[in-house]
Amino acid sequence: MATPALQETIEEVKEIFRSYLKTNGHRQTPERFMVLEEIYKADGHFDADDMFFKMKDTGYRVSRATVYNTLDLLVECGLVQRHQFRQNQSYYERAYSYRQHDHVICDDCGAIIEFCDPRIFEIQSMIQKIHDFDISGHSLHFYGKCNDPQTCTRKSDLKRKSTKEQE
Amino acid sequence: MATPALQETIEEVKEIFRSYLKTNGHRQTPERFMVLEEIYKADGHFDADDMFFKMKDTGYRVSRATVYNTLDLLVECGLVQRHQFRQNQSYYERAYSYRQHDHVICDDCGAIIEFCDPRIFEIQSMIQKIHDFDISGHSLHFYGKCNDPQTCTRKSDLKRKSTKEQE
DNA sequence: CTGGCTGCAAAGGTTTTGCAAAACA
DNA sequence: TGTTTTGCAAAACCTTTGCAGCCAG
Repeated sequence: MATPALQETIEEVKEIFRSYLKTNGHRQTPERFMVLEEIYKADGHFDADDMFFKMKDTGYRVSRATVYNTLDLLVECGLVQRHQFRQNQSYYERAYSYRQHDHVICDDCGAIIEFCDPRIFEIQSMIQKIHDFDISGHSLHFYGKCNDPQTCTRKSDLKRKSTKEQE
Repeated sequence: MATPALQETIEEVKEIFRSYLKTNGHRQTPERFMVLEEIYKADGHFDADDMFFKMKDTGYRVSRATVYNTLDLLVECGLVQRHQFRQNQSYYERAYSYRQHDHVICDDCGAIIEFCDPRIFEIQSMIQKIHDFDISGHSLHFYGKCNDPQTCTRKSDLKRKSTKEQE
């Protein structure tokens, strides 16, 4: 698993975001920086609703609309990556100062393992040549069963998170 | 691009589906076989709504619920593959007697190119060994810009298909 | 100031569900 | 005949949008 970002990393990404916003004529609102900070303070994968509730917990409440808006901006400027692990829901993770990687997903418990293999890039450059295609990114997932008895008993991880509203 | 399946292929997949339904205690309804036939008569990628309207066109009308139900069964028995090319929508394609392949997707016009590279399977078996994970499948997409002036001018391909209801 | 941004709630698009009627086994 | 499955419509789910008010520049 990834380790949480250091304070200096947080300052770096804020600077990058600041610069991105300025260059593209977007405003630097406190909400946007709070979301960015929250993403880089923690670690791992999250969805928009996770972020909505995380923000709620900080006491600095933002609306879902702002969460979505900010995540879009962060994806656009490359500080956050968007993934489609399962159907019909986007997952996100921080992307700065964190190695490029892909994911192995357990169909039973939803556990996510990260890996990196340089052969992907070999394939990418081959495709690029053969098909005259400018490739800007990729997504590679392997699906299956993790044989981890500890993790894979908590199948509840895959359930709907409707309990989140309860707080 | 793929070529439409032959009549004999259609008979084969029907037989496979029949057997799957029987084995798993599902009923063999005409709706299910009509959907399967429609999938194998044509070629390429489609979403649930495409299939709903295709069925409508055949005169043998089925409900959306049945389309979704049948697609789930077909994915489960391996005759159809489900993809997440873009956010919030599943795409499908037939999977029998059709080579294993992955996809390159144009962000501008939505064009999809298929490719196959054996290195994916090398990566897969490596992951399998390292992480003690039983991998049952994968999904690999490359995203970028196709440099095809003919295709890439029809950007309308990516628009919402709200016009479909008009017929 | 003033146009972009926010929060809220309502709408949007895709998928799932509930229920009575139909139909497979 | 007894359950699945169907069709229909309503609900659920995630995401986007509309709008009045707010605030960064």
